[in-house]
Amino acid sequence: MTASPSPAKVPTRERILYATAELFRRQGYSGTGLKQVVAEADAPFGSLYHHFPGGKQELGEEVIQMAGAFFQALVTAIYDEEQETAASVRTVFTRAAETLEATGYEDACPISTVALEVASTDERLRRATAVVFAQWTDALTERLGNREKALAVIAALEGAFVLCRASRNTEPMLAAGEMAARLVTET
Amino acid sequence: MTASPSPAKVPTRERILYATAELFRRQGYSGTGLKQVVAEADAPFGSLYHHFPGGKQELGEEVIQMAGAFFQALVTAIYDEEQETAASVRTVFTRAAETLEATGYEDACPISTVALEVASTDERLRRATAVVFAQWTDALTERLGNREKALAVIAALEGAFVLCRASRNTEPMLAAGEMAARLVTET
DNA sequence: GTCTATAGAAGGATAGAC
DNA sequence: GTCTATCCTTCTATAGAC
Repeated sequence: MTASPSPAKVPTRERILYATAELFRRQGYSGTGLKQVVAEADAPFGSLYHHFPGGKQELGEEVIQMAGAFFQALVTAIYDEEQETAASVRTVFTRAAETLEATGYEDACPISTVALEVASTDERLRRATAVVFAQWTDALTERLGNREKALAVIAALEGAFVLCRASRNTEPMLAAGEMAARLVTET
Repeated sequence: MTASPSPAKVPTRERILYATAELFRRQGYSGTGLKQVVAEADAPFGSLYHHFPGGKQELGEEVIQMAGAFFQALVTAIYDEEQETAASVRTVFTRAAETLEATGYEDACPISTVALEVASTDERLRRATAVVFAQWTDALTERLGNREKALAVIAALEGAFVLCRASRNTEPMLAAGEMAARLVTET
């Protein structure tokens, strides 16, 4: 196996999805224009409507689903590599804090931003965000054996993202992680 | 004192501020157009730029400050009417859940939505949201006597708003409130 | 499937009469 | 301070050549 001199070309459709996800988490749904998307994805404008005939809404829905699955896998991997649940919860929060700091507080989960924007304005996208959160909740409930705690931990994580991005400081994420870990330890 | 037949006229400037706050929490910053603002405020378009020469950014900054002060007063009032801190924390979350349900999950705090949208795109507005969160944190730290807990409680509250609005269900808010109350009770 | 051009509406902002 | 008209840009979306 040699390093490929000309890397396998990423399909246009995927380039558009990744570029949109990237822009959504920095600018949100309304703040991201489709012309900006195709420029970032280095794709012609017509390709967007070829691959996503439903336009911005269909593209947004797929991005929400893709990002939701991606972050679930990320978190699940951490839960699986740690032995103890309290430790794994803490690790999720500290990793999030590290990522925020390393990326200039830009590389945050795109779901929350879009979820708040569309909750009262676009029923189809609202449902898509609801499904993602429900999947996260179910996965964590299984691991913690308690649905109420799972909901609280996810809420703390998402809320901490908001506070950290606004203040450009990881303190809220670490504080929320400490609380979440303690909560999980309790009987 | 008789009921006033012709109610005291609300100044144009304030009507614009209230209308903007209302639209921000439903549609966010990018999703709200200035033409829509003046239509909702029943004000002529020129008045907006007369009262807010800095345009959308200046208007947004004032709305963030106004909404921040309003919600701080709301929460502070609850903390003052209850005797015990754990009970007051729980009351804040249950009241939030009631309000969400009563308003069709629309009447949520506008700060988070705007905060996530502008965190990486508008430094002036980002700072405005950071100041609001810092004020909330300071006020709650004073009452709980612990900054780390205060941050975690606020994160849980904001994150629960996201989950509730997405799922159109108050369960996350009640679960987060339960956890926050327990956290406050701990030594 | 790729790409260009453009339609038609809405965006923020400004000028200037009143 | 109030209000109308308008400028220029950007938006989503479509048509149609290649």
